[in-house]
Amino acid sequence: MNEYSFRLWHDSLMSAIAKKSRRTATREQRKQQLINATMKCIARKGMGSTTLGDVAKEAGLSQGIVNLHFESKENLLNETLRYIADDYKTQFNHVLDRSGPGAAAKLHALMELDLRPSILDRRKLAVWFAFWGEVKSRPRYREICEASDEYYDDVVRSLCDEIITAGRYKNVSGAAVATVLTSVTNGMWLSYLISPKRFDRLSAANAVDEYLCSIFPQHFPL
Amino acid sequence: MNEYSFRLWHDSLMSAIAKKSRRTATREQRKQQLINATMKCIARKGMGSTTLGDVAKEAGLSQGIVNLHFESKENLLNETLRYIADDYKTQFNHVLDRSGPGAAAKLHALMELDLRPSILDRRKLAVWFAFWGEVKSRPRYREICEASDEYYDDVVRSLCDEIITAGRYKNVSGAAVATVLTSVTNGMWLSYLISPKRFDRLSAANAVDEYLCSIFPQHFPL
Amino acid sequence: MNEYSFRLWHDSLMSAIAKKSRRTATREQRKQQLINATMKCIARKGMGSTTLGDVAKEAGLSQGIVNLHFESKENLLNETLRYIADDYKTQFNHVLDRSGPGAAAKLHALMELDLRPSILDRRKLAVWFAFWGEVKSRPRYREICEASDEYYDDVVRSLCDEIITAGRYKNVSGAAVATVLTSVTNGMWLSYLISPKRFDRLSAANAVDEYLCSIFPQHFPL
Amino acid sequence: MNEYSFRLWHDSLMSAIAKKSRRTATREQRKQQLINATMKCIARKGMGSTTLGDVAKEAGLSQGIVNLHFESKENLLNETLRYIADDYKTQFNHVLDRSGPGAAAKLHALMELDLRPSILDRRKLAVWFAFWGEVKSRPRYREICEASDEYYDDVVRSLCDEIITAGRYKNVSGAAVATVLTSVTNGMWLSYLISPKRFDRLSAANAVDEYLCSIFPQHFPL
DNA sequence: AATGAATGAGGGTTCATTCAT
DNA sequence: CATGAATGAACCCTCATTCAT
Repeated sequence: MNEYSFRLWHDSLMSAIAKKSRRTATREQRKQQLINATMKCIARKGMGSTTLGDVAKEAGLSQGIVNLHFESKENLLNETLRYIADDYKTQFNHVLDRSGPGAAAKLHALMELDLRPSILDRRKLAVWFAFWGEVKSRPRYREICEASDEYYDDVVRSLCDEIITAGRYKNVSGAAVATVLTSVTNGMWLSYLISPKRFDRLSAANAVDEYLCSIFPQHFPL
Repeated sequence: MNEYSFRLWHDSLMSAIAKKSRRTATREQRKQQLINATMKCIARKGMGSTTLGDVAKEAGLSQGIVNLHFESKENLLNETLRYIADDYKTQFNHVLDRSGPGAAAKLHALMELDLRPSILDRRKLAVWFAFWGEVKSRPRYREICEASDEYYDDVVRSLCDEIITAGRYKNVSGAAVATVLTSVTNGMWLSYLISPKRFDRLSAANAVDEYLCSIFPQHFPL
Repeated sequence: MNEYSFRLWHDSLMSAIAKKSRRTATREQRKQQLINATMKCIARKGMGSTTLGDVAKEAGLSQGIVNLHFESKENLLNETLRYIADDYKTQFNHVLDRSGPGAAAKLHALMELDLRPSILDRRKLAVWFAFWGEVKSRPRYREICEASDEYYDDVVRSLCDEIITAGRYKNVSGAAVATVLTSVTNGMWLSYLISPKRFDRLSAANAVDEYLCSIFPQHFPL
Repeated sequence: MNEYSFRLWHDSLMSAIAKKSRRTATREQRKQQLINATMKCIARKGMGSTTLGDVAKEAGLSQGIVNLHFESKENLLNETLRYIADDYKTQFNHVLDRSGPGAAAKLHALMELDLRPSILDRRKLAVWFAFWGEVKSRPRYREICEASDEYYDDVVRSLCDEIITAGRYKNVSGAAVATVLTSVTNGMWLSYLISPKRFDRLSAANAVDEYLCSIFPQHFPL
C-alpha cells in the first residue's frame, strides 16, 4: 500500500460535499463534514485550542453550524471520538477478513496495519492522543476507548491462543502476548508522535517481527 | 516496594511548604507548590478545564499568584511538564544506580519500575497523557518529551546491546528490543489509564518477563 | 357563568383551523393561529423567553413561518397585543349591550366582567402584564394600551355621570369614581397574578359591591 | 415633599461611589451600583433588551463585572427585584411610623405615599411592571412579590379594622376595603405608566379621598 | 511577596432572519 | 404557501492577566 496522506484520507468526502450546494447536503453528510473539520483542527491546534468557530471555518460554514447539528461542543467531541474509533475498527476488521489463512498470518497483518501510513499518521495520532489526554477526567471518553480496546484485545488474544495451541508453545500465555502486542503498538504511536524524525517504520516493523519470531518461532520463521 | 499513593507522593513536599509561614516560603518552594497544585488539577479536571484560578485555589493561595511566579499559564505548564519529566528521570536514574550488578538485572529493574505504583498511578498518567495530547500542536512540549525519551531509549539500548554481546544472541538487534521495551511500557500505561479494572500489574509484569525470557533466554531464565 | 378555561378559550379557533388542510388555511386564519400560539408561549415561558421557534412549534408549523406571515417578531408582538385588546373590547361591548337596562346595571355588569374566569385567567393576565412590562420602552405598546384604556374609561365615566345625575349625588365626581373602578380592576388582576391562592373572586366582587354601594347607595342597595 | 427625580434618587449613591477609585469600592457598594444601573437600563430599554453589557456600561465598569459580583444575570435580576421591594418597604414603614396619630391618619398617609413623586415615577414603575410581567413564568419573582404584597395588605387591613371598630361602621369589611385600596394603587400606577399625560396626581388623590370619605365618613370628613 | 477586584477578549450558545427547495 | 437548513450577530459567561493596595 502506498502513502495516503491524512489530507487525502478525509478530504475525499469533504470535497464531494463541498461541491453540492451549501443548502442541500444531507444531515448525515453535514455531520461527517463537521467531524472531519474537527479532526483537522484538533490535529493542528490541539484539543484545548479548538473552538467551534475554528471548526466551522475549517468546514467553510457559519459560526452556529455545530450547535445546529450537534447541540453542543461536548456532543461534537464525543461523536468525533466515536468516529475515529469506528474508522479504526473498520480497517481492523477489513484486514482481519482479507488476511490469512491462518491465525499467524492474520496476527501479522494486524500488527502491520498499525504501522501503515493510513494509521501511523501524526494528524490522526494527534487526535487519538488528544482524547486519551482527557480520558481521566471525561468518563464518556474512557467508556468509548475501553469498548474499543476490549475488542482488539479479545481478537488478538484469540489469535495468540490459537497459535499457541497449534504450536504447543510452552511458558507462553496468549493473554500476555496479546498485552505486549497491543501495548507495543500504542507505545510506538507515541514515539512517532513525539519523535517523527527518529522513528523508523521499518525498524519498528522489524522489532515487532523479531518479537513474534522469538516467541512463536515455528509460525514466524526468520 | 510498598504502595505509594499519589497523595503521598507530592503532598510530602507541599505539607512541608505549607507549614512555613505563607510569607517566608522561598520563590522555589512556592513555584513547586504551584506545580504540584497544577498536577492535581490536571489529573482531576483535565488539562483543558484547569484554570489558573483552580490551581491557585488548590494551592490555597490567591488568584493572581500564578502570574506572579510564572508570568503566564504557558510557562506554568511548560515547567510542570519539565517537572514530571525530571521526576521520572530521577527515579529512573536511581533505579539504574541501585540495581545490578549486570545489564540484565538493571534492565529488569527498569522495566519493573514502570509498573510500580509510584509510576503506574492514574493521576500521574493522566498528567503525562494530558501533555502528550498536546504534543502535536505545542512544539515546546514535544521538545521536552523528546529529550526525555531519547535518554531512556539510549540507556535501554545500551543495556540490550551489552546483553546481546555478552550472550552472543543472533538475529536480535538492541535497538529493536529497546524499541519494543520502551513502547510496551507506554502502551501499558494507556491500558491502565483506560481500563484500570481490567489491568493487572502482575500479568503485565509477567508479560514483560516472558518477552525478556524469550528473547534473552540465558539472561532471563524461567 | 361557568368556568371557561384558557385552553377552551382560544383553542376553539385553533382546532377549527387545524382541521383544514395545512395548505389551505387562509392568511388570516394562519395569522390568528400564530397569535394564539404566541399567547400560549408568553403565558408559559414569559415574553423574554418566547422565541419564534417556540411559537412555530406551539402552532405545529415550521421555523420560518412567523417571518413569512408577520415579517418580523416585532410585528407579531404588536399584533398579538392588538388582538388581546380587541378580544377584551369585544367582551366589554358585548356585556355593555346585553346588560341593563340602566346605567347602574351596566356598570355593575362591567365590573363583574373583569372578575369572570374568562378574563381573570392567569394565563391571559400573564400576557397582559408581559406587554405592560414593556410599555415604558416600547412606544407602540403604550399607544395600543392607551387607546384601549381611554375607551373603557370614557364608557365607565359616562355611566357614572349618568348615575350621579340621576341620583343627584353630591361630593362625587364621575371621573373620580371611574378612575377608582378601572384602577381597582387592574390592581386586582395583579393580586390574582401574584397570589392566586390568596385571591378570592367572591371577596373581590364583594369589595367592589361595597364600594359601589357606599358611593351610590340609592343605585346599589345592600 | 418636593419632587425627587428618579435620577436624583439613586444617583446620589452612585456618584459617591464613582468618585472613589475604581478599585476600592466595597463589594456591597459595587453590588448596589450595579443594581442601580440595572434599574436604569430596565426603565430605558425594557427587561428583555437589557444586557449585562448595558448594565456594565451604565455603571461605567467593564463587561465581566456583573458575573463577578452576582454570578449570573438571573441573580442580578432577583436581587434587583428584592432591592426595589425593600426600598418600597422602607418608605412604607417610614411613613407608617411618622404619620398619625390614629389609624385614619396613617391610612391616609400611606395612600398618599403611593402617589408621591418618589414612588409614582415612571422609571420606577417601569421596573415594577417589568418584573410583574415575568411573574407567571418566574416563580422566584412571584415569591418575592407575594411576600411584599402580603405585608402591605396586612398593615392596611389592620388599620381599616381599627377604623371600623372605632367608628362602628356597618356593612363594611376591613378586608374588602383593604383589597380595594391596595388594588386601586396598583391600578393607578398602571394608568400613569400608560398615560402619563392624561394622569393627574391630584385627581387621583381626590378619587381616593372621596372613596375613603364615602366609606369612613366620620374619619375622613369632606 | 501577596492579594483579589477589575478588566476585556474570546468562548459556547441562542435565535431572528434568510432563502433554496 | 410552506419548509427547515443555514446564517451571523449578539448574548451570557469564563478566565488569563493586570494592578492598586
